[in-house]
Amino acid sequence: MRLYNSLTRAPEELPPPPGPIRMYVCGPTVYQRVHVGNARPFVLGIWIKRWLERRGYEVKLVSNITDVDDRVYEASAEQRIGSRELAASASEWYRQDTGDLGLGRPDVEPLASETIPEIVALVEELLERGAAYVADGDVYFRVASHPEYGRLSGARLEEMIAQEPSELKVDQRDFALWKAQKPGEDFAWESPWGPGRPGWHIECSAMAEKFLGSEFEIHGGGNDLRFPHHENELAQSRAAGRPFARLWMHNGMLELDQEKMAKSVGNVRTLREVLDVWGREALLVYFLTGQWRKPIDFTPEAMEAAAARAEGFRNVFRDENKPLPPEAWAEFAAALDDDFNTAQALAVIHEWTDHELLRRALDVFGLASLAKQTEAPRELRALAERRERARAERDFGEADRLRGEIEDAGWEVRDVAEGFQLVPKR
RNA sequence: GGCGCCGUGGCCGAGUGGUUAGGCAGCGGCCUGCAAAGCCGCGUACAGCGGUUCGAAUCCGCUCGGCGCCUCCA
Repeated sequence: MRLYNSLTRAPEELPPPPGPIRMYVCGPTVYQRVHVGNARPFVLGIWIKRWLERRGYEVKLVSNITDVDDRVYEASAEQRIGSRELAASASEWYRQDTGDLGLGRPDVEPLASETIPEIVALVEELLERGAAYVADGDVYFRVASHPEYGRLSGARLEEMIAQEPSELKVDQRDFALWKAQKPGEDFAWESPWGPGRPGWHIECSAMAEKFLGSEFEIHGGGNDLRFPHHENELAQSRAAGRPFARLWMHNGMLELDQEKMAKSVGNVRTLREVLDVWGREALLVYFLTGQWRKPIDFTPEAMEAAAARAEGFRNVFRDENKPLPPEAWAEFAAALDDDFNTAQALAVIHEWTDHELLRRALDVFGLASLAKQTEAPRELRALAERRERARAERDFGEADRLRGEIEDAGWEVRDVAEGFQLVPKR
């Protein structure tokens, strides 16, 4: 199994099974409902885990929920509710919406707010090592002290400009590890530097280490996190003497009208909305059709095509099962082993008529549900049987009327060799 | 300006030197009382220019165009 590593900019072979493979995927900052774009790293992380497990690996997947952040305070002030209250309900929305993808949960989903002691300890360690400094209740990471800074994003330190300008910073390129409580912020945690809360990046360093250890195999997240979030995360952990993540996976952005879908751009479709309109299967197939590293356009046409494709798989299970030699699996496996090329894998299984093999392949992506047949209600079966009799008597007017009635109930009649089939209409 | 990614047939999208990718849509046909599903066939694509090569969508160079990051963002 090989995966493209953003840090080395080359595909890399994973250690042989059983690993273990320890994986950390950056989850969202929660202060409103997540959008479809947020679902991509979530889905990708679980898919990779599922595939690696089928390859004989032992995998531990950790995905955080960042429930402490400037934006949480801002949003809570606007909505005139407590920041902790907002964070709690937004976390719950996130769990519900991603839960409805039907892929299960990561092994651990830590909250930043429950990792404060570890965060404080890490910051103290960075201070002891001289990689950070205190300034009026804030703590900043000294970027220039870390020779590897810029390696992940490919940026040169000399060319970098301020991240969040502040008079308290020694160097404007430095970033906050801890922020002192500001007026209007309704909640803060105690720390050796006074009441406050963690900066944006430190929580991931602390949570990854808490649940995976100081060194782990894979770190994932959206491409827009490469800088500054992941660069900063890497710098903090390395400066604190941790080897940290070895392979970085950055998934491509979802685009809407040729532009990245992001809360900051304002062109978002919530996951909830997409799930309600198109359903989880179409969404998952849609993700499958694009290469995980490349951006994909989110359009009704693309979702329609994905839904049609999902229906195509359902039809295979409605047809006769024609077993294939087990070797067919190797071709599917080869596609996924090659940097998780799902578009290629999809092309391979498209030809498959073997129910069991196809179900197994779809199950990797949480799509085994496509193999399930839904039984039509008794009264519709009765109508279909009446239609059969009408057809036998060549009373096609009556037969078509009955078909119309069945269609009005949302089902489609298909005449097959053995009689008829009732299939729910898309 | 810096760093990085990418341009494949109507749309999506595989493919790192020579053989039909695949899907969706469309058209023709088989099947059907008519349909649906399925099956068969069709469209002869690789941004442009130049180079390397017996041979390039695939390698090199240039040009044009798009996108991301460099500030919050999955």
